[in-house]
Amino acid sequence: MELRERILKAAADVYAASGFRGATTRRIAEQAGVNEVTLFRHFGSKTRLLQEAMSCAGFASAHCELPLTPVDPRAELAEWAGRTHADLFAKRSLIRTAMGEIEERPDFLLTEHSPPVCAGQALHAYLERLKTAGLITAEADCRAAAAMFMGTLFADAVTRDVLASVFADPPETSLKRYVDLFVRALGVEEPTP
Amino acid sequence: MELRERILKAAADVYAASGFRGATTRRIAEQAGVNEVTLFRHFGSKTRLLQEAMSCAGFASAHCELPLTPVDPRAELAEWAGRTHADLFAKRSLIRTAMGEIEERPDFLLTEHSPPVCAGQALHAYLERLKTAGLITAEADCRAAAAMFMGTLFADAVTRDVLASVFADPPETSLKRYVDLFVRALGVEEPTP
DNA sequence: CAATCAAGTAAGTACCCGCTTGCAGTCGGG
DNA sequence: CCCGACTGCAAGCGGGTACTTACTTGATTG
Repeated sequence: MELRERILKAAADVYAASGFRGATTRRIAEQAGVNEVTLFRHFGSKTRLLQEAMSCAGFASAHCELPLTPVDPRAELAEWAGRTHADLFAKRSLIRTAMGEIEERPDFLLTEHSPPVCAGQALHAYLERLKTAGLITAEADCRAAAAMFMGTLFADAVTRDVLASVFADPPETSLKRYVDLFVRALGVEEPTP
Repeated sequence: MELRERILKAAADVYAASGFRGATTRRIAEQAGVNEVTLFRHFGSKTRLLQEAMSCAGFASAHCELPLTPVDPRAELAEWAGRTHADLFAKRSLIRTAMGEIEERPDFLLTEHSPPVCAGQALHAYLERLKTAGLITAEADCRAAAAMFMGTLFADAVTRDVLASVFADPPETSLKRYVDLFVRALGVEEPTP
């Protein structure tokens, strides 16, 4: 059972690095340390191998929960943003490659269950809870706010390592400032300590 | 002189649709309506053709200016956001494909002069002007704010057409709400009408 | 009119691709 | 002990790739 997982991991890695066309069966086999023929005996074709690799390795949803009963929006958002950003950043190569090929191979990725989408939904639901709890201003549009903050985290995680000039600050500093701005945009009432 | 531009345009289109490996010289020639040999006579190799195509077609900087002497931040930001988003959205295929291959071919794209980076720099400079003019709160970090708003526009433009469930509102509506949130995050003093 | 030059055409080279086949080794279980 | 399942190995198939060569065509220009 270990060999099969090694192949899937290798397939996902090679795909993330080089895309569908660049992920040749020879390279995947070499990366996994197995013979090329073994790939076809296990998965039938390159397409099915990569499909299975994508659904298993990394493109499934992640730990993106936010408190059901909000107490301290700033702290909760900061903690969630840190987790979400770290998750996206770890998967940045796969996300970038998949995004680049989504038009050519739309059936290949289940975008609706991808990490950014799931995280965005969790954030949207949390913001609605904040609004009904009266913890943020009634003027804010929760859907747009979720798209905005999610877009911020997404763009940061996916471009930070290739746009050194843009992201001079370390991630923690940037995230803290994003949260500061976002909290002000939402009109959060700070809890009295 | 028309033929050369037709080839470059075709090369950029095929690249945007299918990436470097998918942009075969046969497909580019067919798309341009010329013979395959003509490509090599004009550009020497596929790599040089695509390099030239990228530096010319679309990946150069765009019209991203913001007023030098700010008067009405909300209106100016809204107008700029509309232009910037439209530009990014028009180039979304190219941007996605280029981003997906940036690790594999880092020298291929001049990311530092790409449209999102230029727009972000323009926004950052404008926010600094707003702060020195006292039109926004002194608490806001201009660099982080620029990254945040730019990330919002970028993520929206690049994922809107492939994540239908996330972006239910039309672009104009979303953009207006992004600006509303951003203006509140900056603590903009609204000009009295 | 003759010379030139850009473009098309046809064929071919050497290589890489996904995928298949046949065979040899190797292991655990009846 | 032998059987069957699994893996590695070597070779090969048809097709696509970037790129080259040699020759033809047609318009421009001196």
